[in-house]
Amino acid sequence: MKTNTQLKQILQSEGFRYTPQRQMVWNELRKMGGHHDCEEIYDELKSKGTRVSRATVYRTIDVLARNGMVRKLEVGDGIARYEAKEDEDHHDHMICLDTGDIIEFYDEELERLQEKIVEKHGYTLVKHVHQLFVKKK
Amino acid sequence: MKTNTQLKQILQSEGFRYTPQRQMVWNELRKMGGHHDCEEIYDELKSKGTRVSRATVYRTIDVLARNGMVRKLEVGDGIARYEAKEDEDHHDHMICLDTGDIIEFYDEELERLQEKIVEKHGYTLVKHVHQLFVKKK
DNA sequence: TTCTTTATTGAGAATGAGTCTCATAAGAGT
DNA sequence: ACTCTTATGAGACTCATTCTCAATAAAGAA
Repeated sequence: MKTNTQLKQILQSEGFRYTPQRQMVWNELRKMGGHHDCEEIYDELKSKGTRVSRATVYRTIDVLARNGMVRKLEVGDGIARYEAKEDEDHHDHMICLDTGDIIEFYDEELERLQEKIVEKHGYTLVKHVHQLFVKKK
Repeated sequence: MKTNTQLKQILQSEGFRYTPQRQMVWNELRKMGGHHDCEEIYDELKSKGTRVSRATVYRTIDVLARNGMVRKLEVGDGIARYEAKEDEDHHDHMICLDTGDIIEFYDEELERLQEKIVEKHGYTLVKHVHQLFVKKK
């Protein structure tokens, strides 16, 4: 689990400042768990009487995403969702078209296969987006 | 290759009308080839002096996508791109972060593996989004 | 601690892809 | 050609996200 001290180190090592707003957004997203959009994070913080602006939530989430603290998830409805990357638990997502549920999955073989395909084309894999849209059986 | 007659059949079988605007958008996207956003399609048609509105391009692309004539591609920059689905040539995309190039790929094993993973979780695969973001070696 | 420099914040305006409205036009069946 | 209904055009509108800019506050220096 990433501590606030780690947040501080990561931010400062990249020349960013360690501000209360950034701590709040980061901790809130971690506390909420799962996948949330900026509006949800903003509302949650607001409901707790926290003094933070919408713009700052968007900006902070962006900073966190750029530094690998947070992962961006676009499901196709025009609203970006984010999840805190606690440890190195890489996974992809299954989105249930019936319920909207987001299920995480990971498959070693799949990961290897992707690397192989990219290499075959003469490239290096930087990141990937893999979403399986499913329905209950 | 899908003919205009096929476009007519597909549209009408779903209760949609076979209009000149729909033909134009469909043929333009096919002629352009590759992946394009609605604005590009609109501009292209406009530059040829065609009388079509922006709204109609968006509406038509949506109708075509709903009927499997066109495939939507979201690369994460907030602009939806589309490609004509000529035949049954399913493929996924590699996006080069250096050049912005979009390369198509297909891997049989990958397809099977996805099905397997979904089944394992008790779901049925409806569709998937699989994008590999790469850099030149 | 105080000073300086410079990034960050808040509030609201601005942006822009995509959608909606509604009066008019035009497919398609009869 | 007639009728019913869907499609279109033009522009207004949405709404997530970004930008502006004056005020604020990190963080290092003195």
